[in-house]
Amino acid sequence: MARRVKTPSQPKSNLDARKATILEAVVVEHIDTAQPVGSSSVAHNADLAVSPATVRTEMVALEREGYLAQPHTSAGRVPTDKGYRYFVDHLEAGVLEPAQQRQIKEFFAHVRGEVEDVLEQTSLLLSQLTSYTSVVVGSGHSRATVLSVQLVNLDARHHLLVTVFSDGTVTKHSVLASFEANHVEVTEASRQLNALLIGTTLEAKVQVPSRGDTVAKLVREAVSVLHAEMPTMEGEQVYIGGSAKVADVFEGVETVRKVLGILEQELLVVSLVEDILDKGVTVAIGSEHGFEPLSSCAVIVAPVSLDGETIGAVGLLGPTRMKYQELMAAAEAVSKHLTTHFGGENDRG
Amino acid sequence: MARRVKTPSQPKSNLDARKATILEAVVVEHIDTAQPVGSSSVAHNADLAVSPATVRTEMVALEREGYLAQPHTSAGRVPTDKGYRYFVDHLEAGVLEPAQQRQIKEFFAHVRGEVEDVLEQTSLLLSQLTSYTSVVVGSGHSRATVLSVQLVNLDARHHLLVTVFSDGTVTKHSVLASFEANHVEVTEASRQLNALLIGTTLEAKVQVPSRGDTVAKLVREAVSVLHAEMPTMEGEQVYIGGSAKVADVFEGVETVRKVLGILEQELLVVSLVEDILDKGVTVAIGSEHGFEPLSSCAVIVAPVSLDGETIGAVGLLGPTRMKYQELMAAAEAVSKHLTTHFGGENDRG
DNA sequence: GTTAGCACTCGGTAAAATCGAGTGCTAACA
DNA sequence: TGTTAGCACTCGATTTTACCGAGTGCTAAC
Repeated sequence: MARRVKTPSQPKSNLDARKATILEAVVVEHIDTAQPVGSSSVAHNADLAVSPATVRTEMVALEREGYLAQPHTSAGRVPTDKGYRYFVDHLEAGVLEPAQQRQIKEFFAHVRGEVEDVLEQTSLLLSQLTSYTSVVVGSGHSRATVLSVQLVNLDARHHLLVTVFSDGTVTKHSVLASFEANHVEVTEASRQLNALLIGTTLEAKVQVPSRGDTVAKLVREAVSVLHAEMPTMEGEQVYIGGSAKVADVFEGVETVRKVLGILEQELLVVSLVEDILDKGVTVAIGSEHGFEPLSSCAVIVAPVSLDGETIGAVGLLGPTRMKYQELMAAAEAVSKHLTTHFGGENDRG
Repeated sequence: MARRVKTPSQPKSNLDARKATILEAVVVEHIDTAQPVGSSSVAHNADLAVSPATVRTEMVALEREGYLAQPHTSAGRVPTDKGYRYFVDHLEAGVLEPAQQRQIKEFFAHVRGEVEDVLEQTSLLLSQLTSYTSVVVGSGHSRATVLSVQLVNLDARHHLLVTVFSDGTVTKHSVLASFEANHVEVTEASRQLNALLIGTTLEAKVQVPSRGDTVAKLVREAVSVLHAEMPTMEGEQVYIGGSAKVADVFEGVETVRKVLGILEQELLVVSLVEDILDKGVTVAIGSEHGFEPLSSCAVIVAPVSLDGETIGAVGLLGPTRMKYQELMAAAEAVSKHLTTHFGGENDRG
């Protein structure tokens, strides 16, 4: 649990101090209890020196302005997306529990292995840390240059094109030729491909030989296969941690089904996260992200950058009624560590 | 939906014809309705020319022998794991709906791309076809030989070892050296690694140079990194399709949570599937597979083989109360297609 | 061995009763 | 004018009660 830092009402927006305090109290309690919040408990908890009756008057106003809603007459109030938004916007940065900080430090001190593995493990860390479902996105390597290409022949017509990029990613592509090629020709094609592609990005056009011999045909084939992947934006990696948590944090089988369905479509998840990143936001609440099936969800994202450029993001997914402060702190901390992890990698041995 | 082939009672086991028919009727109806099944509906549906009272007497016997259970007095009967087992053992092979057959044919006629992609897509196909969660396992490449190795240097101390195996898999491993190496040395190391490793399996011991120069040290480092992966049995691939279906086919949030939790641990899933395969079985019901958290699940598996050797499997996961005949037919069909897909691959262009 | 008849069980569902948190309003108050 | 105590009222949630009926086990007759 993150300790909640006392938030002195700071009316950046159109709410006066008291309304803000009341709204905050409603949000906090509702996040805690999942129940509609009544005027008396607000009057009691928030240290306003006013009676429930006064709070009620204010709540009517807050409801009229769209920050709160009433599930039905004679029930307490529940925050709307707008209410959560206000709350989040006026939230002070949370501080992680020492135990959590330690766990993160520990983790990054010991992770080893390929980028992919690190990202995957990170998603597990994050979900374990928060008990929510986590999403870790790696933004692919459109800017990376080719370090090495190699054509390996499996049999006479079936070859494998293995490409290594400057960011450490490796791709493989089958190259099925309509003609046979012997070992020498494949080796030669491999050599030419290296000469041709090393240092280029996948976006760059390269001059392929137009000759009709086997080697040239192989080279052309390989280049076209390699460049064909571009539009699909392959290289986008998604790692989802703790999808089982969905069943815990969401209520209602229907919601669980929907959310799981979304998580399955990894492309959707990537674009969701990237949309949010593009907006420069760190939290998308309910309808804000425009995905109807996720309208009861909130998503927290934190970018991971390298050399000032965003190369990925970590995220957390939960019901709108989630522990924003704690989770934002966790996401932020992990993304920071990830950033330095990758940033510092080159310097180390 | 698979058409249910009429199963004439064939008492392979200790049940007489009538008991078998009754058991079958109970199982079929319970699978269909999820409700306890009473004597009268059995007497009615199964074309036994006997009265409910007689059926009741038999049901008491079946219960005593452990094939049926009663949720509570004065409720109908429900099959036990043993009951399902009997049912499945005496099930005739189902026939897929033409529409499903077509969909499978269609799919395999059009899939393209790397083995990994095909397996992943297959898992989606299976889950879409059946509306259950599917599991596709590829058994790694312990028997595959090295076709090519290449050491690529990212910077002075940080290299990437890219290995291509005869089964078309490609692995990459970071090699962090404690010393610097220049381009020429890396290239030479690469050449030596090729000479050393091509044609070997990862299980084979190789003679590494014991000299102390940079190249030799690089070679030793690379070989050890490569062989270090062995114990983890990397290369095992798991693709899970339709995990969202879990929320549909299982009832009870708690069960859903448990099952999702299991599915997250891919290693567990692999060993589950391989256990079942080892036993030479195609269905594991309830407690049969020994995983307590999956005690309310049944798993159907069908092996995928190449050159007579099992190289993977497809599976389906659902509640014990699942449509065995249809799902077994689907799993079988897909595994067959997958087998021929990979088997025939070498022959095509 | 089979079956009709019958008393009995007991979970599920629906109707009724009750509870109480919370509201909105009003009138008095500082 | 803003605040508050008082109060009648609402309405979902919970509990209680009643009841139904599917299904059983048993027994006696066929």
